[in-house]
Amino acid sequence: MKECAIYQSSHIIGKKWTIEIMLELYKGEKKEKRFNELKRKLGNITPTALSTSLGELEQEGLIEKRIDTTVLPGKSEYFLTECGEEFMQVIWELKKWSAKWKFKDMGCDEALCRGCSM
Amino acid sequence: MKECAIYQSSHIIGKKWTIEIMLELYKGEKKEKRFNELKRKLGNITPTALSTSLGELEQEGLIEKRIDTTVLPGKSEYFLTECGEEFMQVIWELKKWSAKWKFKDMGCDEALCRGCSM
DNA sequence: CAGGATCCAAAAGGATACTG
DNA sequence: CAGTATCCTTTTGGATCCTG
Repeated sequence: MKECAIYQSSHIIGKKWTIEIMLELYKGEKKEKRFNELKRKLGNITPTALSTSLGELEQEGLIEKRIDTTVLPGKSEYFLTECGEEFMQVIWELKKWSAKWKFKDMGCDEALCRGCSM
Repeated sequence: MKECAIYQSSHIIGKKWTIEIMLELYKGEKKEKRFNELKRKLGNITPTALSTSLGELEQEGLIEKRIDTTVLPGKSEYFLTECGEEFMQVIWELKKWSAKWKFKDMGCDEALCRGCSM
């Protein structure tokens, strides 16, 4: 049972900051986001926590980092990979379930999307 | 963002034992499973861990416990609620994603279902 | 049989300060 | 700007033993 595909991935979604970072990277027109931009948006995440989490997500292949070394100080940019984009399906499914069972089908703007504009 | 439905539920799926217990309860004809039956199937889970996890899942409404007090020692039985059954959709979605991106679409019997007979 | 109590080791999470 | 390094507190997980 432990060799089943699901055990390779279940730890990702439950990890602290994973969902928030993924949602943040998913949002908006501009796909690339900067380190401090994410930090600001995520409220009071410490740089350590953000750095760690971004590193893990990169390891898992969900996001990618691109560093522009032609400028100083070097700009780093993070964005979802295709793998990461498809991972959002899992998040939506969880969200759907949550809205139904935890919020009793309040409706999207009341429950699904309240405050996170999605 | 923190008020969004998804944050009420993301911790559940990532928790240790959640997926394994849910899969175990989902399997087979007989829906009700006993404490020691689960313990056996889950390998070397300690009674403490199993008890804790079952308690949390019950709190979340995913499973239910029924105790038959007419016999001694009292038989306890666990089974998925409707809410729990629907939660499986999230697990399948995660599994699908994992099979595709972590196992490169090996196919169900090779990746999705290897060892867990699902 | 179905757990509860206790104790311990390990890991996660956070605060603060510092650097190329 | 984009992180590291260090330290500390809290949480989690597991082992072992006990009981109605």
